[in-house]
Order: sequence, then structure tokens, then C-alpha cells
Amino acid sequence: MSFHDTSNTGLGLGLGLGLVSFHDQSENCMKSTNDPLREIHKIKKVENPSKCNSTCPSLTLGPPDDDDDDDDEVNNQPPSSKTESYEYFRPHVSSPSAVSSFSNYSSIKRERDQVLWEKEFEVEVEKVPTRVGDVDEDGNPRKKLRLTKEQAAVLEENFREHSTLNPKQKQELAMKLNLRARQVEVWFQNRRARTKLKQTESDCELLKKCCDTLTEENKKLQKELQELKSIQATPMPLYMQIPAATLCICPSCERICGGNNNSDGGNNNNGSSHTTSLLIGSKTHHHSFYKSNKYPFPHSSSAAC
DNA sequence: GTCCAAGATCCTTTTACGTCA
DNA sequence: TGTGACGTAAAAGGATCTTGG
Repeated sequence: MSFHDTSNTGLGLGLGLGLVSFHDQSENCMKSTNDPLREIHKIKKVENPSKCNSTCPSLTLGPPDDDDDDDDEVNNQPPSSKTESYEYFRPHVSSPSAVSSFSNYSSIKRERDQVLWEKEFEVEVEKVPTRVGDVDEDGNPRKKLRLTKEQAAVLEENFREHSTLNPKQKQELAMKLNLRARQVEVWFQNRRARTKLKQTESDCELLKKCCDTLTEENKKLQKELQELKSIQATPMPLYMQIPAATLCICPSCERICGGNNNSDGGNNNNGSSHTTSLLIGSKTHHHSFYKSNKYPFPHSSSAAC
């Protein structure tokens, strides 16, 4: 239902009903059993690092990354050595100072994953940040990065195609942008949240407009009702209650009388038709009174002046 | 077939950093 | 130069679903 439809009903029925459809469809989809994400999930299960072979380490677990995401120059450099490749894929390890700076950094689960990863790959993990971009002048780790315009543009482009990613797409995108899969995932999450927020805001605006329109219309109807009530309550001369088109002036008495009305089937006191009762020159005449369902005046069907 | 734990992703909320007026 | 508002990356926490034992 469009806004127009809603605003023109005068009753406002359906307000909000149609608006429901404005909400993010993908979101609704996600909740359904036949959710495409479930398909995605299946794929993910296949690619689950903890379940698959050793060439597939976890990409999504690990502490916040300070190694490869906050320096754009470095960030856009693909891993060049085996060590860097491991570094690129491994769960994250930062300096102790970095650890202390993140309140939730010591997630048990992620630490465990980190340990498992180290064991599995027998990699000597570095305990200090490896790049200048990881720390500020005071040696404090930086917590977040700013994505480059190019990265944001590519992510945006992908988001337009599909608001969710399967693991393969995520991985490819991460590789392409030289980001971690986790970063891509987070970006998509935030992007979905932004989309939903905007949608909610626009829905809210729409509802406001609908509400204003209906309020205005309600006022008009109330006013009209009030007028009709006052008309009905005020007694007025008979001729004022009779539509002008049905009125005529009696040629003999020169008084206004109602027009002819045959709704009574032509029955009157003398049995003659009202159509001839107002003929000029007629000595005796009958005034025809307007009778209708709308104005049921309690007069007899004919009367002498 | 049912139950349960593990794992993955989602969403919402919160936190904290970067940018800009 | 300092500051507050705003945008946004990142994480926490809870919910839901699938899978394997």
C-alpha cells in the first residue's frame, strides 16, 4: 500500500501495514527457515577451520588485529613471504601492551584458538607489533583503522550485490582488499546495521507524514460533523429547508411553496395531480410540498394558502 | 529418534578512534 | 589549538541454527 493509498482512505486503515514491507527483506529472510544464510552456513561448516585440514587455519578468530589493518600502505601489500602469509591468515597475536589495552581481548575462546593455531602451524608468533602503524607515538596500540576509499568502494559494491557473504566470498574479498576475513565480516555487519537504521528512519518519516495527513483529515471530518449537527439542531423556515430548485411562488398568494412531488403516487386530498395544482388562474390550488427521505417534513401533502 | 555440546553467524548495543566544523 | 558531534571499525553478548557424538 502506498502512502497515497493510505492518506486517501480518510480512515487511515492500513497505516503501517504496507510499511512493514519496507523493512529489509534480507533481514526477514534471515529469520526464515529457508534462509539463504543457512545455505551459507552449510558452506561455512565445510570450510570451518577447526574441522577441515591443516591448510585451512581459522580466519575469523583471534584478538583484534593490529598488524595488518591500520596502515594503508602496508595494508595493501599482499603477504610476500611464507611467514607473512602465515601472519596474514593466523589468528591474531599482539604485544602484551596491546593485550592490556583491550578489555575483551582476553577472550578465552580466542586465546584457545590462538594456541591451537600456533600448535597446528608450529609458527613462532611475534609478541610485538611488527609495523609502525600498529602503535602511536606513545607505543599504545591503535584500535581501529580507516578503510581506504578503494576498499570501501569495493566493499560497497559487493554489498550492493549481496548484503551477506558466504565464507568463500568473504575470503576472496579479504584477499582482494588485503584485509582479514573478520574485518570484511564486521564491515558487512555494520553496513547491514546502517542500512537497517536508515530504513527505520525513512519508515519513521513516512509514518509521521501519514499521521499528519490523517490528523488533518480527521479534523476536517470532525468539523464537518459539527456543522451537520448544528444544522439539524437549528429549526429553520420551511422554505430554507427545501432545495431551491423545488420551490416556486404561488401566483395567487405570492408565497413560496414547495415544488411538486409525486412520491406519494399522485394521491392527494382531492385526487387530482399536484402537477396541475399551481396553474395560473386556478382559484383553488394545492401546494405541493417537498417530500423526500432526506428532508421528511411533517406536512400534509397538500394545503391551501 | 532424541539430547547436548560445539561452532558459526547473525543482530543489537557499546566502545573508542578518526575526522571535521 | 581545543572541543564536541558525527561516522564508523571493532568487540561483547545473546539468539538461532546446524552438525556430530
